[in-house]
Order: sequence, then structure tokens, then C-alpha cells
Amino acid sequence: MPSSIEYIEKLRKSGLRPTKQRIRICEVLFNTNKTFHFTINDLVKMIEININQKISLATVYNTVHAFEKKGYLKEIAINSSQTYFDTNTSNHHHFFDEKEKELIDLENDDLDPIKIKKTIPGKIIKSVEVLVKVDTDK
Amino acid sequence: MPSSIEYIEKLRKSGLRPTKQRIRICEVLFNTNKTFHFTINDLVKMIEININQKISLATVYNTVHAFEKKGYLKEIAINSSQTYFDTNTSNHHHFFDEKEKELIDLENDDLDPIKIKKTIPGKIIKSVEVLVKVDTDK
DNA sequence: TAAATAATTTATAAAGATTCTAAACTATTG
DNA sequence: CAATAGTTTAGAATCTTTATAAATTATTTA
Repeated sequence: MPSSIEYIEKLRKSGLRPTKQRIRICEVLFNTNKTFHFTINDLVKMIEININQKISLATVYNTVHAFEKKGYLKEIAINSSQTYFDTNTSNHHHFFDEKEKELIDLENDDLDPIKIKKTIPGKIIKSVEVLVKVDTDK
Repeated sequence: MPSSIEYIEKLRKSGLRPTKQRIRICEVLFNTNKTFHFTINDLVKMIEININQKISLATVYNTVHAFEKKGYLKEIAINSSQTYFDTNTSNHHHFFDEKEKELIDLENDDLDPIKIKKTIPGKIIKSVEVLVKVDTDK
């Protein structure tokens, strides 16, 4: 469980000023061994519960996008009315539970490596995402 | 290139009344050998160009969703401000060109079959989608 | 075939997520 | 400590999508 000081260094190193808001958001996102998935809405709720300071919605958006750009978060492609993010930035895939609207990690061991045999001239692969949609068995 | 009459039958068979609007939208979507990807916005533009009849935006949404439910269209999971649909309903995957905001089919031959070695109790797999994001090589 | 009915279309309003704006504030630099 | 550059903020604006309810159209029934 990293301390404020570590977040301050982490932020500075990546060229982000260590503001109160960013440090608080780091605490909410990274003060745990477990990684998790969240929407902006989830994060706002977590901040409300955990923090004695109001953080503007615009700042939450700004910060999440800044962290994503720096590689501290990953955006997950799903069709949903809200965008999901993952604090687990390692190479892995997801189940999406259509009923619970919840993401579940698919570790790399759970899947054979994916080899793309097609290339597109002038383009390079930025990411390969597998999304397995599941629903209640009935 | 199917005729109006075939669309009328197709619609009736699946329990959808063959209205003028639905038949026109069928023509725009299915009057070609090639399958393609589109957003609602794209479709509205195509309708404007091809049809001598205004179709309300609400009807376009309703129709696309009805067609999707009947399996005539597939929704593709991407993080984008607009939802993409595919007239190719066969089992296949996609490249997404981040620059052009354009989807490109990845045929099944372009990829080894994907075996998911993990199961979630009480849940069944509804779909497996692979999205390969690409960007300009530079 | 006409009346009854059920489904569909429509314009518009409403909702919901995200981005924009520009003023106030804060961290950093010199 | 002053100058500056970056950040936060509330609220407005935008954009996509869904809801609403009245008008229209297709289908069914008699």
C-alpha cells in the first residue's frame, strides 16, 4: 500500500503535478493489492465515500484520462452507456456479465495466445482485446 | 440483390410488420453482396442519399435494434462515441483503425480459434469478440 | 370490405455521459 | 516572492440514445 509520498513521486516522474486531487484519486485507485474495474460513476462514488474533499466531476474525467495516457489505467472496449477502466494494466482480457454489467478478468493463462495473421499496410497493432460476453444460464 | 418482396417476406417471417420504412432500410443495408460496418449516423446519411422519403431518427434506431434482435445485424463492441453495427453476422472479428474510426473485418482464417479455458458458474458465453486496435505506423 | 385492434412511426422532449469554457486557484520556476 | 504554466472548478454545451404520446398504418376479425 503505497503512501502519499510515493504517489507524489510517481506523478512528478510522469510529468503530472501532484495536486491534492490527483493524490486522492491515486489513493482510491491504487491503495490495494487487488486491481479492479470501474466507471467514472463508480469512481465518483468511491471518492465520496473515501475522501473528505469534493473533487469536481471534470477533474475526475481529466485525471482518469491523464492516468490512462500515462499507462496507469486501461480503458476497456465494451458497448455500454458508460466507459469502463481497469487498474490492471497488464496484458489480459475480459468477461462482461451482461446481467450484472460487471467485468471479470480473463487471465492470459485462460486463453491461448492470439496470433493475428493479417496485417494492414501502414498500420501497427496498438492492442488486442478479447471480450467474452456472458449471461445467466437458463 | 433481393427485391422488396423478399424483404417483405423476411420481415413477416420474423414477426416484424413490413412497413415502408423497414423495407427501405433493408434496401440500404442488404442490397449489396458486400457486408459493411456503420453507425446510426452513417445509416441516416445513406438513407438521405438513397431514399425519396424521410425516415425519423427514432425509427432508424428502432429498426436497427429490431434487426439486431432478429440477428440481421451485429453490434460491435468498441469504445467510441457512436455504436457500430455490422451487416456481416457471421462469426468474425475486427480491426479498428483509430485514425480513420473505421472497422475492418478479420476473417476467421486470420486468427486461430479462441478457446476460453475459464468458466463462470451459472453463466453461459453469449459471444467472443476480438478487437484489434491499429493506428498509423510512424 | 369495414371496423376494431395492435403495431409502428413520428417529432420532440428527456436523459445520460462526456467535453468544453473561462475564471479562479495552485504548484513550480527563476 | 513574483511570474508562469498547469490544474481545478462549476456550469454550459454537445452528442448519442431512449422515452413519450399522439397520429398513422398494417393486420385481424366479423
